[in-house]
Amino acid sequence: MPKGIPLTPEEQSQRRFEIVGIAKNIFKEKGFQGTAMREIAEAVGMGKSSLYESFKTKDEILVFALEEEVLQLIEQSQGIAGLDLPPDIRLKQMMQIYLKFMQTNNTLFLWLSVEVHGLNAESQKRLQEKRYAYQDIVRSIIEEGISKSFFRKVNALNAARLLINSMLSILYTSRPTGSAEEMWDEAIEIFCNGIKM
Amino acid sequence: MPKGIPLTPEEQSQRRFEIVGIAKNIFKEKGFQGTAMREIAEAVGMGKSSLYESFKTKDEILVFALEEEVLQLIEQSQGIAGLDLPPDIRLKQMMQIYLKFMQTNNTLFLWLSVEVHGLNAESQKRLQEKRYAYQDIVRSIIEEGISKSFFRKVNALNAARLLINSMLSILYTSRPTGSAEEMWDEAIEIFCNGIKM
Amino acid sequence: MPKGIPLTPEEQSQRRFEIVGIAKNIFKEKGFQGTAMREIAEAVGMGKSSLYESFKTKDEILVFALEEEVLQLIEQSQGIAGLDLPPDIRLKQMMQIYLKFMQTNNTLFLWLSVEVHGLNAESQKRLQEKRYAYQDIVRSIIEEGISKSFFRKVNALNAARLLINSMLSILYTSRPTGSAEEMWDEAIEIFCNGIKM
Amino acid sequence: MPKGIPLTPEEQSQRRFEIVGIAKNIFKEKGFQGTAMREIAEAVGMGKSSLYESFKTKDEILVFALEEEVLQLIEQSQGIAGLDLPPDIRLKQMMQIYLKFMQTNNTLFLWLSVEVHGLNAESQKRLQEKRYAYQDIVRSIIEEGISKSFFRKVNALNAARLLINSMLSILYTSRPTGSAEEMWDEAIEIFCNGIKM
DNA sequence: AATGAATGAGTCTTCATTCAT
DNA sequence: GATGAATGAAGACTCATTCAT
Repeated sequence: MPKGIPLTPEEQSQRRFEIVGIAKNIFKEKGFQGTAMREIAEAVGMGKSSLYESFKTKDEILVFALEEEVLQLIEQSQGIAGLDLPPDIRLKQMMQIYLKFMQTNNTLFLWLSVEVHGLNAESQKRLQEKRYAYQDIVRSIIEEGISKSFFRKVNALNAARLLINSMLSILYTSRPTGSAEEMWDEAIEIFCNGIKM
Repeated sequence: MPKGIPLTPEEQSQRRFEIVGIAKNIFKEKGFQGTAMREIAEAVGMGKSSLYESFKTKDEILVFALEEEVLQLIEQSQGIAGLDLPPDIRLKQMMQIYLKFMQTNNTLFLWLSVEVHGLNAESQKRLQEKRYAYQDIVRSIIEEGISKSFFRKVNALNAARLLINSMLSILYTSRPTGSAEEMWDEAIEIFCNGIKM
Repeated sequence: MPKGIPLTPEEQSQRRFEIVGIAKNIFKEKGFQGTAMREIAEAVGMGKSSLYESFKTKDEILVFALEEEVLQLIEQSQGIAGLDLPPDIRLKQMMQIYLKFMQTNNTLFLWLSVEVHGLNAESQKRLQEKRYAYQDIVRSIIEEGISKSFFRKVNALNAARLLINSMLSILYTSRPTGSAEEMWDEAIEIFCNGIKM
Repeated sequence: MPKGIPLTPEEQSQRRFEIVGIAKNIFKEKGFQGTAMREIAEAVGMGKSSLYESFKTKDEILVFALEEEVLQLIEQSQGIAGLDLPPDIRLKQMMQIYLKFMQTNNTLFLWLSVEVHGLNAESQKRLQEKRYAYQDIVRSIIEEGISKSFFRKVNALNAARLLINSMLSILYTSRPTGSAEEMWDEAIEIFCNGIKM
């Protein structure tokens, strides 16, 4: 609000989070394309063009929003990865976290898959890196399981992707066969059974 | 092209396919929202407004495109479902077909599950029905396998969705671990192993 | 319907009436601008471009429709003008006819006043002539009344226009104070009283 | 013109008047439907989309234009209604004002009664209220005249409408019988004579 | 003679972004 | 630093009219 006083980097950063936090909610409701900068500005309570101080572009807001989510997911997942538990248990816990994230952000990730094509190459690349990072955490558990002869020798990355995508079938169905937890339970069970030694 | 002669239903239909065939390619590249009617018209080689003779609405083009694909998929899948082969073999063949379809239509299918938001309710319902129909074919095989004690007792619909979605992980990865066939092979193997008796 | 056989002038004329008869009804409902040539063609049961055989332009249909109505009105009014009755009685009868015409064509005439501005000069002129012709009939009665000392010496054309326009207030009100007949009764009474000797 | 400074309500209002002032002239020439937003923008000297800052909709421009006029008319008429003069004199003065307004706004007022069809219900209602308000002022004078035995016992609202509409005949004739004032003089005289005791 | 396919110009409206204050 | 006014480019869709059969 004060004019003429430069924002410290911390303030800048904080503001980005503030904006993104609000923008995410609007995106969830209306989709990325369906959300106007004006709406975001109003919701945040600042001028339209001040947004451009924090984000050079509308795209950047989406990218940042998604990154933020994925980073949190990665952080939590890394915590689980480091626990002293059998690989299959860690996998299950990890997927529980994952499911919770997806449920929270529900449509946000859905929109991502749609609108990502319209983003510029650089943004796409940044998001991809995060996605890879997450996949790699899951992969590392599977690899560990393989090396400890918990799991059969499968391609760990391929399996990780398989597992991650399996969760989607639980989230986006309009014809559920039970609670998300029940479906999740069965899905993970099939997967683990499938790669079990 | 002839001017005052009514198009026969066949010609009408043929033209719809022609338009959709071209539109699909543009959609794949730019997304549905990112594609302007003008672009489609130009690509097809007709006037903007002539499109509207064949499709009352932009939405209709997408719906038709998706329906067309899914209907073909359903048809071919039903053929396989009726074969006299063990359930797991039929499942594998079915997924092979599915994968081929996905490869041909690339991002288009992704939208089936996704860009569909934003279409009017009726279009959504029509597409959903097709999706259900396809899921049900896969489900029926799994159910059959369960009743013949090939497979464990799992929720067949849940498992079917799981399997179908697993294929996505093969298609949309930008970090493949082998040829699509190799990834597919492993995915289906994990799944079948996972539900095997 | 038969192809290649020239239409006789009578047939041509008859078709114009047929088209206009139907078009008028659509105009009444949707206004002139709101009516598409396609609609008219469909309602008449002929091809869009065949309309252009009978009317070179959409405008012409409106002009013809209005002319037709006014000509009928003129004809009937002339009949009354020639009767052997006191001028005020004839005036009253004439206005009764007028009111009936307006009621029948309701919005048609209303639209005229609006859309007439978009018509080309020639069409406007043609309609104007008819309007003048009608005004002159009413005027002649008033003049006669003046010369026979039924009425005071007023400008007859001015008075005629006044009377004619008075009827509008009855037709287009959304806050009627009684039946159209009652309002008409009072209006004409005020007018006649106003010009009475 | 200054870029980042919010327009004060006064400026906002002033701009609306500026736009409407120009738009009215174009409307008069080409009609409402016949006028494109682009034309208005160009005439005002601003970008097409800037219009939408002042008016959310094309309709709103027309409604505002009409309301503005009628409100002024009402205000001035109320002034006259409150004068200490015989009812017929006030009626005459009121009609003089009315005529002047009509002359200034020419076809615009015609639309008030007419082009209004096609506007959304709410706009129609707003305009109708204003029209009623004006009619009621005229009516109240007539009622007063009746109660003071200046006028015969007629339906005051009906008579008011009659009088108001009579003025139209003066304005929209293309075959005048004298100056507007002369025609007006005769019209009002006939009317007053018509309802005189 | 009859017709419908074809179309280009035009409609209102939206929005990310810039820029002058 | 902050802001909102300004805007051009775009988007889906409509329609009177023409023209080749």
